[in-house]
Amino acid sequence: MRYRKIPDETIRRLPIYLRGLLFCSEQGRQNISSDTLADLLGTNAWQVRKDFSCFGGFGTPGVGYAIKKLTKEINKILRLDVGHRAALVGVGNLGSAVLAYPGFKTYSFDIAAAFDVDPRKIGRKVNNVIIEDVENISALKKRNIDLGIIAVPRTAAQEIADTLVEAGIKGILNFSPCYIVVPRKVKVITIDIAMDLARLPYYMPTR
Amino acid sequence: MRYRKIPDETIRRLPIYLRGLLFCSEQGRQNISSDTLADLLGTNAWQVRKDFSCFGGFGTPGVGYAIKKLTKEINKILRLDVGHRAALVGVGNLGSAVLAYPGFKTYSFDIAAAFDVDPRKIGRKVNNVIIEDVENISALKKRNIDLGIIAVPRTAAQEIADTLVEAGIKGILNFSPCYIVVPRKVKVITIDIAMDLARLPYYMPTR
DNA sequence: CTATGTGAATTTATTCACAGCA
DNA sequence: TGCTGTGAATAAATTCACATAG
Repeated sequence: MRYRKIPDETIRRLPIYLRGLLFCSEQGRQNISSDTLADLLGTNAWQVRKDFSCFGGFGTPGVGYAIKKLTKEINKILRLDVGHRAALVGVGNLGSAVLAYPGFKTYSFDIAAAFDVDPRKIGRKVNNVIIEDVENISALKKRNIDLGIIAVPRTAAQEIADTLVEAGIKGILNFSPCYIVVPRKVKVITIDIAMDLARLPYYMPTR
Repeated sequence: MRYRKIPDETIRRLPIYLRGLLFCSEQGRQNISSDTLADLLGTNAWQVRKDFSCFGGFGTPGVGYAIKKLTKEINKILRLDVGHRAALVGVGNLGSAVLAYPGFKTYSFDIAAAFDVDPRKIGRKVNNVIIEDVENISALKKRNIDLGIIAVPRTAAQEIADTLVEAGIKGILNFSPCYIVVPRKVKVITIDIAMDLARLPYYMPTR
């Protein structure tokens, strides 16, 4: 099937819908209306319908959307239908948390390798993954890993990114609070936890 | 000074600018041009100028922006000029990482209290904060804490949020992958790590 | 009669182009 | 000459209103 161009903002919301659909599915539901789904996720019905209409035809008027079919479709669009294997670099506080985070498997991600510089950590097993020397990052493509997660101090982030790209990675999730330069063909998404916190006070009422 | 209405998207970017300005400041610079700042952060010059023009008059043509003055101004807009004290709920993997995360003090945040349900954790000291019983969340206002960080399992998130609101919190940073209902006057920002990861494959080239 | 799907209207954000200041 | 500040032009996203299908 050929889709019409899907807006970036819609793509950004698709994982949220996936979360809601999964929840409904767990409750044993077959169908859900745009209204109910919107309430569940904190959006509104017409936003949901507009988003879904991009890859149209999954809703039945009077009934709602077929949860199973829709879930499958969104997964396909986001390319989550094939599993993904990720390499984590930096097994510090944040890295360990990421390694243990249960949310990844919701989207069929598997952290298949972990790297660190600290000799005391190398060789240890955390969450069924043996920590390897950061010097040995190479040929990740051969290991069927196409995705990197950076959880190292800011000063090391760019260097690690370069190494990952060299090793054949196609996408990077970056937890370091800095902008990373990569070739055009590689996609980087940066999560800076403190940055989200930083705009919270702006929206908080002054007493 | 009265500002013109600042767009939401601009507010979202202000912490990023702050990050760049801090970096320049550390390098001993006094001024920076929109061009240089944009390169540093991965944006473009006109976006930077447009954003800064909302609370105008900080740039000098031919020279650039006065780093110190501009930093101070952005901090004031985001209400980061007064320090903020936060209460963390849930000292598991993610919670511990948050507690240890150095990025918060960049924006003068201080995690002043931590709560958990696990009796084995209660009473222990992590990063200079003594973990308290989650049952004792109350009167945070009196302790001068106006901000909550939720890092508990999804099923407990809404309940904890209610408790925090009850205790006088004005803003919540939510790490649980779910939508949280709060009174209008409370602001919630949700960070779901897996969700950002989930849209990475979409942007990755297919081999 | 309920709930989808989508053109049209509105609002918001980005990009451009250039006047004007140091 | 170099860089800011901003109105105008463009692009994008949200909201609405309603025709249409089960």
